[in-house]
Amino acid sequence: MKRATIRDVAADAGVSIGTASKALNGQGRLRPETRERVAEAARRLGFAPNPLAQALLAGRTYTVGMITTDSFGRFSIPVMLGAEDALGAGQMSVFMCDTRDDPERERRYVEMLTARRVDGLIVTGRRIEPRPAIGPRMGIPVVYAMTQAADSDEPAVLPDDVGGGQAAAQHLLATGRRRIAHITGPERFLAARKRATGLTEVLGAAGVPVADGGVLYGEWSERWGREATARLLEQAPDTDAIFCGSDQIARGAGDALRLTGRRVPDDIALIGFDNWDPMVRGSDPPLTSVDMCLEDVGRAAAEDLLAAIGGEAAHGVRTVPCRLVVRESSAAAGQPEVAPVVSAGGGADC
Amino acid sequence: MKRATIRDVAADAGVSIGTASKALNGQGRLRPETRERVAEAARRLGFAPNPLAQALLAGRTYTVGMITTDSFGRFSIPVMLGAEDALGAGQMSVFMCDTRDDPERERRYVEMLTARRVDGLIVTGRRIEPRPAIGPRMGIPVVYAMTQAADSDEPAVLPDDVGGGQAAAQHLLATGRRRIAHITGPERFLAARKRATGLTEVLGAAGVPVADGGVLYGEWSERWGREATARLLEQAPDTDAIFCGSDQIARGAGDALRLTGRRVPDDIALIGFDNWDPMVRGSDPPLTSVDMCLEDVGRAAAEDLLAAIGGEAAHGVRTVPCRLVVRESSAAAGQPEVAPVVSAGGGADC
DNA sequence: GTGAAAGCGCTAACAG
DNA sequence: CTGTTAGCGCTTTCAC
Repeated sequence: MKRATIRDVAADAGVSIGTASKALNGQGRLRPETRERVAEAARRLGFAPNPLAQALLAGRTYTVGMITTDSFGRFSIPVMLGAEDALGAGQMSVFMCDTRDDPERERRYVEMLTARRVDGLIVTGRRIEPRPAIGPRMGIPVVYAMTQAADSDEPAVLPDDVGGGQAAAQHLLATGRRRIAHITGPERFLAARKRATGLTEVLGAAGVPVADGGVLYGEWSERWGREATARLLEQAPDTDAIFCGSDQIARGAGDALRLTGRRVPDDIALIGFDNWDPMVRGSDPPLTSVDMCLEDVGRAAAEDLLAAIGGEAAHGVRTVPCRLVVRESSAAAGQPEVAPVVSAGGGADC
Repeated sequence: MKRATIRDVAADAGVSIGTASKALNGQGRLRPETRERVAEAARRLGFAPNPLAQALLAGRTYTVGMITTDSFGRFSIPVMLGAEDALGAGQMSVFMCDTRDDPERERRYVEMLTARRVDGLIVTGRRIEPRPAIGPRMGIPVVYAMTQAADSDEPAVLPDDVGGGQAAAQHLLATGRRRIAHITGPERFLAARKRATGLTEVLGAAGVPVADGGVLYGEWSERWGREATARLLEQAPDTDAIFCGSDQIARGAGDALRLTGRRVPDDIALIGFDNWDPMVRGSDPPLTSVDMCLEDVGRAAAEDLLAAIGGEAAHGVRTVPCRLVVRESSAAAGQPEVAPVVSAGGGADC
């Protein structure tokens, strides 16, 4: 079961070990016939170079470390998936590390990864607020995805939450809604504030102020969606659309609407955020939602990292567009038929 | 930023390179004073041995490959998390590979992992049905987790779906339910059949047959939960408990019950499967559910792999107990207060 | 054109 | 007790 080494190939081809190496790597000046003979031997023996030996010599391992603080939660998963995909295309293998949000574990992982001579690091998270930088001076490129480093100009890739809020607002306006409320997560979440900003910007520009009570900050839970909606309907019974900061909130809102006899979308349109499959499809009716295209975020981060490894370091925060996925819950009143998917932000699928 | 090598340490301590190696690894006969001097030098220089060099020599890399066919979905994630945790404790690093259920990608990943000389492989999936073996003769240990290989005696670790069904049944009987229905996923899913088996076994032994219509196989969706429940209530209006094969089905069932005016748990008890956090906590009332303890599954797989790498290969399928998490949706009728968590299957938390 | 030799960082025999 | 030597598998000068 032992793998063939270059020595075996050389012997088989009747050349020296150095010649075999050159032949296999297309280096130096060799007779075409010799190259062919070596290639043939390699093929026959199923030879593949040992990356460990190559790495030892080259000081480059073609591996990267992926660190998540998020136990591969709902947000970091797609990011890592996209990143892994993009890196795999570049022949890089990925060490996965789950810090469980423990700085000590993180320290140990970073230590281990640098010891293993990874070519770079991707750090992902579940929240976009700045976090302590990982290095600070690592000696290798670091890219943050779905999180960013405080006091650092290391590159970060984030979803465009403002744009997501804008897209939702534009869609609601376009479908004739005018009394639009916003129920979202805790105000201390940057993402919640950015989505609210996007919404109010667009509504403001259209001369349609956010409905009474302004933005309802609370929690990311279904329960909060139910509570806030009940409260909202008391204060502003003429509300005709609710944009929710998460799909879970939207689920709760939908339940509360049903309890008060409101029909979705006929009486009130409902939009969620995250486009989280089990939530949006499980909803009745299926839920319109903003997709953050997290795989794209991961892919972009991977591309930045590959560029940085190649010597072209990026800097600062880069943002990836969101995409509005329209389903029945936001059909224009009296017009329940809707094309199943509409995208905003110019992206194809993501 | 270059790391210190053993050569630097040796020079700093004024000994030869070989002596330094021995001192650092506690080999051979050395004067304690020399050992100390070398250790001190290593500490000062922040020396850490280069794993690549060690691996090249030892033929052992202290890395393992983790392959998922599931794009790190809801089921494989916790499995991988548990495995990564257990492996990390043994100082093994993990290469992560997402095959996206594409055999060609899988082939390439396996090729790459063996080229990188991983010490072993963990293969995870989303379904417990047997899949084509990965090898077949790999030369390195392979353990399957949350999936198993057809025509192979390579070890596999699976959740105890039968036991999960039993636990649900016992709980329902203990809380006084007697007209118990079961709504679950497609019959072609082994997991669905095993859960049903566990339920019917226990009910049969207690002389309480499954309610009219037997087991309702369908889909894993909320929609099916709604449909099946509506149908069930027509045929067997005196049903007093529904055990669902997934939390999503249970969500749908809950919605349907609410529509017909049934109260949960007073009129009908509801139990789900998966203990999927956003689903069970978002439910109103919170949903009793069977937890497959997938992290334990992953951990067990990692332990088996470490044992196999150490020369003590396991064989065949090993099963990890499920755990019933009791919440309000299954309180005994007329007794809505319940201890928040009760476990079945003997496990502590998982 | 091709081979011999040096060396990446480390460990394990063997001398001394 | 400690130093020297010989590699692990590969690439890369440098002679011939």
